[in-house]
Amino acid sequence: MRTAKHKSNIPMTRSSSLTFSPLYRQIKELVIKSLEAGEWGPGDAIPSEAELALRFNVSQGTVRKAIDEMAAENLLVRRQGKGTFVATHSDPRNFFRFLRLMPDNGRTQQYESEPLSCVVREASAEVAGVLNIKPGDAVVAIERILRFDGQPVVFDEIYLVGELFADLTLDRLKSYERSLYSLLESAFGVRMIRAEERLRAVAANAAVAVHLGTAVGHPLLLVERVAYTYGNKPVEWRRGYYCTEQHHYLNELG
Amino acid sequence: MRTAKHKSNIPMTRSSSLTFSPLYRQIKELVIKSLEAGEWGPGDAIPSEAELALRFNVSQGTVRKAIDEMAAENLLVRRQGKGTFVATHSDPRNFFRFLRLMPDNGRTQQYESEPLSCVVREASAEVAGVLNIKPGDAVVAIERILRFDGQPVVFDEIYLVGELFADLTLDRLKSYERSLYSLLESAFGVRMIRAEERLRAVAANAAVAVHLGTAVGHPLLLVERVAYTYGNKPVEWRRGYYCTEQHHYLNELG
DNA sequence: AAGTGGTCTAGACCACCGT
DNA sequence: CGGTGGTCTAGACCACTTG
Repeated sequence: MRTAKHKSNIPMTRSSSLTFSPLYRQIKELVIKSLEAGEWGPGDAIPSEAELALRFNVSQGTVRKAIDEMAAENLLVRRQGKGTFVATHSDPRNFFRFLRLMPDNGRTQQYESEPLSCVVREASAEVAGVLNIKPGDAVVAIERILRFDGQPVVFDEIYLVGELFADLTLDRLKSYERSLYSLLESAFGVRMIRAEERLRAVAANAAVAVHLGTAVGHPLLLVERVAYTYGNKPVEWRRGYYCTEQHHYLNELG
Repeated sequence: MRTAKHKSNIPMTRSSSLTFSPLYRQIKELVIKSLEAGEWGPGDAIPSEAELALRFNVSQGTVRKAIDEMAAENLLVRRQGKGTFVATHSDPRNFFRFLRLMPDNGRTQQYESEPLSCVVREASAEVAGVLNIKPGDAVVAIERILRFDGQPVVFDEIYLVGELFADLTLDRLKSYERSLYSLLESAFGVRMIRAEERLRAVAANAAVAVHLGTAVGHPLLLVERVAYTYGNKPVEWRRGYYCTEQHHYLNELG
């Protein structure tokens, strides 16, 4: 047994008001560090609250508050009686968290992804700026179509940081059953935490019109997304063209 | 002093698993009832945690958890050392909570609202369905333009439940300095709690093109919104046409 | 029955705000 | 200084899941 003078392993710098952060937030950061390090993989159970309280030498209530915040941020999932689990993009509950497209009439619909290409390329200045890398650095460029009920509805151009995903191939995309983020998380250990989307209305150009089977000039919803992993590190930029004839982008304003 | 057998005023039906709701959630509902009843108006301070704990005969921690949830839902705002306050649309922090339009380059920009018309009308079947009223019931129909830096960027058609807002006039809209929701909350006591937006890309028709100064057929972002007040009651439906030449709709995916 | 998360309490103390 | 929200603790008990 350790004989500590202080109750907690963590120095309590309560008075230094500039960098003060409460105990539960320090615990949270430690747990996030463990997630980043892969101590527990997606879908795994993390140690119980009591066990974490012992490990960090704090009360269970403090651990609880840390986990509360992480559950609210979709990093962890609580299941009463079972434990607390690392969130995963394989979970069906997360399928529509990053794809807000819904059919105008009727229920949540399944879609099929059709990857068209997947090549390593040098980052343009624009892509590099968004992904916080240098122009000319490697990026993985993907083109794909999403079909709802057989009809093409979305055309995506996706750019992934090359350093992390260089081994990705078209075959691998085609043979994978689940979502792209699910693949990136399970095959590359990189989990998408949050994203920003910027939406505009544009007219279809010739290339996109062919992919979506619409007329050139047809109004399309342009959705540009930057996705971030732990530590607010941008790892994906994508540009999606949504045909909103029979679908719409649904957003909840809390 | 009351001499209660039970610790709390509220019956603890912990075993009836069908309708079980924890104490803090029951407290939360009571506080929401007080908000609906107008016991404390927008911007007012509600009683302290200790006072509420006394009133409801529960511990401060339980009150705290109830208020935590309400703060997370933007119903209340906590301010350390000062108290807990009823959220208000007059608060600048809420200006961009319901208008997600941002200029492409540069910082959050002020906009001016130009109301064009405000008339009481019979609800169409479409509007009535969304607002959960009967076709033919009264609605207040508003048209307006939002200008950023003098340029028209948004054209809105707004429909409000007539029962609540029948006294609204064009003059009142024109003379009011702040946001529409701010007016509805202060003048009619109806607070918008949350909203759903459905986004599509459409081609500008002649009427809208004139208002926005664009060509007919120009791609526009169509934003349809249903806004709800307490108890998930829909009270507003609006259809906004956004010109996204120099602006975009920003959405955070948590 | 044992182990997990979920609720509730009582009390101590800290950080912040106003007077 | 007193009052407010914010943090932390220790312990009790409840609800859910699994064996």
